[in-house]
Amino acid sequence: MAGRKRGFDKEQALIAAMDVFWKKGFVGASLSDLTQSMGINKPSMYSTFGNKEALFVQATQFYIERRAKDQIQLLHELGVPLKTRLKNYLMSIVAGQCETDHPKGCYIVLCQSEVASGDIPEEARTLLTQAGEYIQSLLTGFFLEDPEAKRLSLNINAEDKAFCLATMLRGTASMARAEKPLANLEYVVDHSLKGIGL
Amino acid sequence: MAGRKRGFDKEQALIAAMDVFWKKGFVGASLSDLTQSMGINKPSMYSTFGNKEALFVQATQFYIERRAKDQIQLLHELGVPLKTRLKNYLMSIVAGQCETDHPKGCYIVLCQSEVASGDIPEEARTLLTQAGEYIQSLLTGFFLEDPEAKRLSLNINAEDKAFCLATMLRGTASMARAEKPLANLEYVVDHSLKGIGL
DNA sequence: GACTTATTGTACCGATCGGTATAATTTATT
DNA sequence: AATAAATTATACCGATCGGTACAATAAGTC
Repeated sequence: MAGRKRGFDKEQALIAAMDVFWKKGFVGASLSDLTQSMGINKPSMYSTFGNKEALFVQATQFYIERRAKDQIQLLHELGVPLKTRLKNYLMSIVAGQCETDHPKGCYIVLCQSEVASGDIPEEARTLLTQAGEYIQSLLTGFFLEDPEAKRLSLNINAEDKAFCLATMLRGTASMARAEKPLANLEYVVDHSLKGIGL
Repeated sequence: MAGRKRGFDKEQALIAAMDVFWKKGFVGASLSDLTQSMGINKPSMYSTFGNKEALFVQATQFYIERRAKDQIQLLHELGVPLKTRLKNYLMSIVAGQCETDHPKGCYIVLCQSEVASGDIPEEARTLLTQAGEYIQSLLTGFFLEDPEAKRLSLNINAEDKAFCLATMLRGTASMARAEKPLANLEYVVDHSLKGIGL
């Protein structure tokens, strides 16, 4: 209907909030941190996003949509050998963990580690748990269904192999957050591929 | 000299504090959390340990001494093949990440992830950074100096191979914290050993 | 027993936490 | 122009944060 126009861009503010959660986690990010980085004040945040948890849920969903799902296509590029497709996919994730225009590491890995603290509200907790399963289930499906994967027998113990790679990616996320360079992490990716027979 | 006797066991209180930091991290652990679990009140904590940061430093050093250093002997057991020794060592760490008598995951991995938040005081920060390098440098030395390691050419790119295993262990720590069972993590250990040629 | 020293429980400090009431301001509708 | 609806800024709420002052208590020394 009517009313004063919002003086800020909602998505831009959400990205700013995402970066704060990415840097400090859910518990560690204070409303002062958040609203200051978003460039708005508290009532604007509450009327636009609800409360801290709702803001976190929306920031997390935004992270998943923007960061996780764009890279899937690298797994299915035509005319590219499976090993190359898989490495491109994994390295695009690892490269994202090392980028300097946002906090290092993985948003999900960081925030999911807070779940065990018991200080995460329920809705956020289930979202984080579900997001933490994402890469493993994606890779499991890939190993089970990709024609070349079947030819390479990757469909055998597909879930375990996917779990290996997902675990490795959590390790690189932790290493990236500790400022380890991308070149070292690429070495890890190569050897983890070797570990599952590629 | 003289004075009233302390009514609690210092080491026992330190272990309780360690478990709280292990569960909640440095920032997330409040003095109420800490003193309640330690079974003492705030003045006792301050007079015994100094302040929150000093308590954290002592808890972290205790964690390193008690948790990390006891397992080294598994690497050097006589008459055991290198691959077995290495797997025993890695699995003893992973098993510790899954134990149920304390928080899941790795104390160091959890708390070091807070360093990037900028809310960790300097002394604690340098201690965590240094502790985070521990396993990698230990394994590097092992690959460079163990006779059987040389025979297996593990001394070539020893640092990179050690980095692979250290990264894998951070991944298992994250997975253990997310309640993944030990059996799955053993599969990851096996494949990471295969990845470095064992 | 008097005195000194250390630990204990309670009650408090200023600052910050997540969240909100209120009123001024800006817009669309009539 | 008048009105209704939405956003803004300020100032505040009770609760908790890390940390401490203070008085009572319990021990060793003389």
